[in-house]
Amino acid sequence: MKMEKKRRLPTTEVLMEIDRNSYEPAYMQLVNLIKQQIAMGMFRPGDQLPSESQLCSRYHISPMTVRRAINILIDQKIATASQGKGTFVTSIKLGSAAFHLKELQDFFMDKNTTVKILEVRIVPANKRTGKKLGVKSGEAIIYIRRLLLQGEEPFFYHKEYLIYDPARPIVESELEVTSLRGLFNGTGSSEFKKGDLNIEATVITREETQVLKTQEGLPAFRIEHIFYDFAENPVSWGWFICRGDKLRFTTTVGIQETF
Amino acid sequence: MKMEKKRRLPTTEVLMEIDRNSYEPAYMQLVNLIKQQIAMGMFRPGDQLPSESQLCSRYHISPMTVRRAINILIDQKIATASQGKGTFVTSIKLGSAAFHLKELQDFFMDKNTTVKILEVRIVPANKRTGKKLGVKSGEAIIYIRRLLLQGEEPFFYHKEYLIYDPARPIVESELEVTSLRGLFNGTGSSEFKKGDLNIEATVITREETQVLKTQEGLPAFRIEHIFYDFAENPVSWGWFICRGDKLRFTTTVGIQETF
DNA sequence: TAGTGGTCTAGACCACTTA
DNA sequence: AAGTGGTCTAGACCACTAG
Repeated sequence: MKMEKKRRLPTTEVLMEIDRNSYEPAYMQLVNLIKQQIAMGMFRPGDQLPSESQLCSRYHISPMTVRRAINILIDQKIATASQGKGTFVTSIKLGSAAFHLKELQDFFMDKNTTVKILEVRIVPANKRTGKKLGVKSGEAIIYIRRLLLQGEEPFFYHKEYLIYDPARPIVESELEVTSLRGLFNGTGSSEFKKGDLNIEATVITREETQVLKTQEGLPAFRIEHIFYDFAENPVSWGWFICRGDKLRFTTTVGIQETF
Repeated sequence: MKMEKKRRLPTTEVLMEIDRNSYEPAYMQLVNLIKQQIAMGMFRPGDQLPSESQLCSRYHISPMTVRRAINILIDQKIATASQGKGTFVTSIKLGSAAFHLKELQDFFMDKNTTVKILEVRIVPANKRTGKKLGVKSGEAIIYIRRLLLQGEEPFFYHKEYLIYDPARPIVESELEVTSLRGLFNGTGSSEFKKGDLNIEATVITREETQVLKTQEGLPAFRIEHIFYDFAENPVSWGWFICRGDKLRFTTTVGIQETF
C-alpha cells in the first residue's frame, strides 16, 4: 500500500514556475511550491530536497532568493539542513507543537468582554508574595481581584499582586479591561520587559465557585504570570483561573494548508 | 519614575561593533546587539529603530545583512515593520506566548521511560470513532491502550484508535515506546503528513485512577490527537491523560536572555 | 520629494561532507 | 576534488508614507 502510493504519486508531476508578475514574492512562491510537492508526496520525510543551485537553475531565481525560501521551510520545521550534506524533509514532531495564547486573545478582544473589579487593596506582603515580588515581608503591595465576563457569563478569575509605588498612584484605567487587553495585543503602555508564564491543570476551589458561578471540583486551567520591568525586577505576580469547559488550546503539526 | 529612567539609561551607551572575525555571523551579532539595547532601555516599546541604511553605515555591513537581522527581530515579535514608516519596538504581548510540547519530549526521551501495553484489540468502530477516522460504523479498527511510566511511576495513560489495514500487520515494535518516541523527536518512519492537537483541562476519572494510581477528581491534562496520512485521511485518533501534578507548561514573553 | 521598508540580483568566499 | 549549505556584498528597483 505504502509502496504503491510512492510509485504512483510522482506521475502527477507539477511543473509550476515562479510567476514574476505575481503580487506574491518569489521566495514565498517557492516556499509554497515545495510545500505542495511535499504534501503531494513527491518528497517524503527523510528525502533530500533539490540543492540550492538546482533550485536556482530550475526556477531561474538567484541563490539568495532560494536561500530565503529554504530558511522559511527550516524554521517552520518542515525541513532541516546540514552543511555539506543537503536539505531534508523532516517527519512530523510532536515536540515541535506549540500552543498559542492567541486563542485567549480573542476573549479579550471581544466587545462583550467586561472586567469587574472585585477588590483592590493595599496589603502587607506575606512570605510568599514578598518572595515572588522581591520585597520584604510586611511591605505594602497592591492586591487586585478581577472577574472577566463575556456578556453575563464569568469565565476568568484573576488575582494579581503588584509592586506598590507611592509616587505612582493607582490609575483607575489600569484596573479596567484596557490594561489586560493591552497586555494581550501589545497596545498597552507596557512597563514590562518580559514575563514568565506557566500553565497548569487544576480544579475549581470553593472560593472560585462563588465568582465563576460553577461547581467545585470541575476542571480548570491556571495561568500564572510574573512580569518584570526593564530593570529585571518583578512588578506583578498573579494568575488566571479559567473554567476548563470554556477554554481549550489547539494546534497543528506537519504540513499546514497555507496555499 | 518612568521618565527618570528614560533619561538616565541612554548615558550608559554601548558602542559595540560587529566583529568580523567572530564565529558568530554578523546578522546574529546585530540581532543580539539590538536586543541588548532594547533590554537596557535605549529603545523602549513604541520607539522607532534606526533605519536600515543607518544600521548599514553605523555597523559597516550590507543591506541584506541588516535586513536579515531585522527579519529575525520581527519574527521573534520583538519589532514590527511597516513599509514607508519604519521599524518599531513592540511591547510584550501575551497573545504571542506559545507553550511548547518540547517539555513533554523530555519525558519520552528519558531512559527510564517505559511503555506498558495494556490492551490491543481489533474492534468494530462505533459511531464516534467511525466519524473521527472516516470509516463506517462497524468496520474493524485497532484499539490500543498504553501506560507510560517513568521508573515505576505511571504518568501518562494513552488510548488510541487506528485504521486497520489487513495488508499491513500490526508490528510489535510500533506498539512500544519507539513509535511514540519517534513521534516526538521525528525519528519515526512517520506515515503522517499532519496532526491536529488539542489540550484540555480535565479531572481523573474512576477508570483512570486504576492505571495512573491516583485519586478520582484530581486535575489532569487531556491531550487529544488526530494524525493524517499523505492522502489527508485520518489514521489515528486518541488522547493522553496526564496527571496535573506531573506536568506543567512554561514559557516566556518579551526579551529573552539569549546573549 | 525624500525617506522608509520589501524584494531581488549575480555573483563571491567559506566550512563542511563524501568519495 | 566535487558538491553541499552558510554567509555576505554592493548595489538595484519597487511600494509605501510623510511633509
